[in-house]
Amino acid sequence: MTDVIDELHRRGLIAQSTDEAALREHLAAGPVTYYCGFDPTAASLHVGHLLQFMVLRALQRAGHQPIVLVGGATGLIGDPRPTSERVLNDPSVVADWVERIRERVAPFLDLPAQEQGLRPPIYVNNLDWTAPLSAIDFLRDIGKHFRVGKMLAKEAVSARLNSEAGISYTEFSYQILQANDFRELFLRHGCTLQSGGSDQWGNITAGVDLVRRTNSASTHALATPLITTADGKKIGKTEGATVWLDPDLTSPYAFFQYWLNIDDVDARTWLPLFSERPAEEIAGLIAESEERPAARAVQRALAEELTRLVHGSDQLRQAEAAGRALFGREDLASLDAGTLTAALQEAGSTTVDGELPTIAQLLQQTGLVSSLSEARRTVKEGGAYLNNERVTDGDAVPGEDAWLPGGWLVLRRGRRAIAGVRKGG
RNA sequence: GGCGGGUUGCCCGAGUGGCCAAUGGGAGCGGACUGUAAAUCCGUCGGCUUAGCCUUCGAAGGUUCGAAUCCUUCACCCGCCA
Repeated sequence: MTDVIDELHRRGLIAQSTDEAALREHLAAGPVTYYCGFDPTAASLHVGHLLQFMVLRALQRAGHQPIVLVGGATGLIGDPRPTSERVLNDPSVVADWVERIRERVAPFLDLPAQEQGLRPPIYVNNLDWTAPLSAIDFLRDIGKHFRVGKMLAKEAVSARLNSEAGISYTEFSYQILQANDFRELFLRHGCTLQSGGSDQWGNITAGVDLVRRTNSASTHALATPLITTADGKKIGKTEGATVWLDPDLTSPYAFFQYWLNIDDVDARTWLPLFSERPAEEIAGLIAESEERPAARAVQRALAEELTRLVHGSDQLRQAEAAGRALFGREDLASLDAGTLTAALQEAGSTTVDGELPTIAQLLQQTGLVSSLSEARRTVKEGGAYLNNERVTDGDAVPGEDAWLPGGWLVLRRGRRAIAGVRKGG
C-alpha cells in the first residue's frame, strides 16, 4: 500500500502540516484516530467541504479511524470570517442544521466501511461537551492555557482586528472552543490528528498546543489548500448560488451540470484533488483534455465520480440521462414522455393549472429569471427559448400545439438554464 | 472634546438644483463564435399593468414648481488638532 501522505501530496491535498516526518511515523505505527469538524452555518455542506471528505476518505482507506464532528456548539458562536462578524443563528435552527448535515455526510465514510471493511466513522457533536461547561470551568480549566498574545497573533483574529469590522469577544473565543474539541476527542477517543481547511490552521494548531499543555501529548494536524477558480473565485458558486451537497437544495442534475460546466483550466487543476482514480488514470484524462478539449473528458470524469459519490449511482444515471435528453441533438418532440418527464423533473419544473400565462410569466415562475422585466429583457436579447425555438414575443401565450409528450413545455434561458412547465388540472 | 472630509445601484466609482433610474469600469446576464469550455466582439444590466408609471443615491425631516445635488437633526466611517 502506498503511503497515505504520499497520496495526499500527489493529489495536492496538503497545504500545510505539523512535523511531517513525525506524522508519517505516527501513521505507520498503526491505526490513528483522526477528526475533521464541520460547523452548521447553513442547512447543508457545499462542494468546498467535499475536499475535507477526500482527506478523511484517504485516511480511512489507509486503515485509520475517522471521527466526524458536527459543531453544534461552535456553530452557535461563529468562526471569525475575514470580512465581518457573523450573525448569530437561533439555537433551534442550528440544531436542525446539525441533523441535516449529519444525514448527508453518512455515505462518504459509512459506505466504504460497509463495502470494504474499513473502520466506520464515529459521529460526535461538540455541543455534548461544550454545553455543560460553566463559565467558571471554561475560564479556569481551559482559558488558563491560552495566552492572549498568541491568540491575537492568529491570522483570523489579527486580520479582523486590523479591519474596520473589528471582532467581538464571542468570535475571538472561537479558537478556544475548537482547541477544546481536539482535547476532548483526544481524551475520549484517543484522537491524535485533525484535518481541515487551511483557513482553520490557527484553530487546529490551537488544539495541538492545548493537548500538549494539558496532557503532555503530541498530536498532529493537516490542512488542505484553499481552492479557488482560475479567476480567483470560490469553488462551488454558480450564478451567485452555492452548489450544495443536499439534493433538496441543489438537485443531482444541477450538481452534475456544475462539474460538467467548469472551465478547462479549473477542471485539470481540480481533477487530482477530487478524484480517487489512480494517478496514471488522472494523468491520462488530463492529457486527453489537452489534446481534445471538446470532449471534456476531465469535466465528465469529475461530474460522474462526484455525483456518484454524493448522490449515488441511481441519481447519477438520471442526471446524465436528463442532460443527454435536454442538451442532446434530437428533437424534443421526439423524446418519449417518460424520458422528458424524468429530465425536466431533474432540471426543475413548475406546474400550471387552468389558463396558461404568457411566456414571460412562465420564465419568471420557473425561476429562470427573477422578474418580469428580466423576462422581457431576455426575450428582447434573443435569449429565451420555448421547446428549443427562440421566443420573439414574451407576452404571447404558448399555443395548444406547443405541448410536448407528457404534457410539458420546455423553457430555456441562454445556453444552459432549462426548466419545464407541466400541464396541471 | 474641536475642525475638516465622506456615506451613490451587486462591487469600485462619477455626479453639486431640472437634460438623472443616475457617466465610466468590474462582476452578472444574453447574442455571435465554440465544445453545455476559455478568449474576443456586440448587446444588456431597479421594478411594473413598459412609447407610460412607481421606488432608489446612509436615516428622518425641511426649502423649492422641481433635490442624489440646498438646509436641519441623527447614525456610521476617515483625516487633522487636543
